[in-house]
Amino acid sequence: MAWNLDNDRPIYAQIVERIQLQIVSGIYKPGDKLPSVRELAAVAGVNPNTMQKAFGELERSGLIITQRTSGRIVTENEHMITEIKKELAKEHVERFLEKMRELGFEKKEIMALLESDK
Amino acid sequence: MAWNLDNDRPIYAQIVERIQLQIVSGIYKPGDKLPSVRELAAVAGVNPNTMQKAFGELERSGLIITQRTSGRIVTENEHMITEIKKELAKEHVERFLEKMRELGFEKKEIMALLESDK
DNA sequence: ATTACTGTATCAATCACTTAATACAATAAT
DNA sequence: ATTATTGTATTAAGTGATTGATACAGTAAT
Repeated sequence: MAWNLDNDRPIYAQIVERIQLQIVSGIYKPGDKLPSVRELAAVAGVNPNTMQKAFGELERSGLIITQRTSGRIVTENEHMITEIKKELAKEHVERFLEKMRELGFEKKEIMALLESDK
Repeated sequence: MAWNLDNDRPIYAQIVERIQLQIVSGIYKPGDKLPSVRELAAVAGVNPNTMQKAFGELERSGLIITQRTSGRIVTENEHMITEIKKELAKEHVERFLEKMRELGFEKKEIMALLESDK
C-alpha cells in the first residue's frame, strides 16, 4: 500500500486521516493491535516524532487506546467508530454542498452532476 | 463582507479562492475593474505583498488581466470563466465521491444522504 | 539482571509563509 | 510639469509549524 503523502499539507495530519479511515472502514478492527510508533514510522518513511504526533491526535479523539508499554490498540467501542464514520460523512456532504452552492449550483443541478459522473 | 481568513492555510491561497469564486459566481463581472493591490490589502488587513502574490496566481490562470498602470480587470473571456466554473465543480464532485467511497458508501447511499441533508 | 521492546519528552534545525521597508517604472489626472 | 496612483521587484526579518536527532522511562520477556 502506498502512503501517498504530499507536501502541501502536514504529514502528521495526512497520517491521522489515513489511519482514521482504515479504522472506520474496517481495515483495522476493534481491538486490533497497531504497529509501534517506530515500526509504522519506518514503513511510512517518516520520523518517529511525526508518527507519534499522529497517534496523539487519534488518541485524543478516542479511536485508539494507548497501553503504556505494550503498544496501542483500536478502541473496542464499536458505537464510537460508527458515530465517527457518520460524522465524517456528514462533514463531507455539508462541505460539498456548501462549495457547490457557492459556485452557484442549485440542488437539482448538483444531483444531476453527481449522477452523470458515473 | 468578512474575509474569513484562517491560519491553517496560506492567506494568499485563501484570497485566490475567494476572488476566483467572486468571478465565476458573477459577483465580479467580465471587464470589471478590481481594486488596487494596496487598497485591497488594506481592506483585507494583509500585507500588500501577500495580495500581490494572490493576484499573481489569478493572473497566471487567466482570470484577471493586468493593465500596467491603470490597474486590473476581470477577463472578458466569458467562455474561460464558465470553463473554470465547470472545472471547479467537477473537482468538487470527484473529490466528494472519492471521499465517500473511501468511507465505504455506495452510490445509492451517497445520493440518499444528499437528499436527506436538505 | 539484562535485553528489547513499548511510549514519551526535549531541544534544535529547517522550511514556508508572511510581513516589512523601500525603491523603481509607467501613466492618468491636475 | 507635477502629483498621485498604478503594478512590480528586492531584500531582510520574523513567526509558527513541522521535522529530526537523541535521550529518557517503564515493562515484558529471557
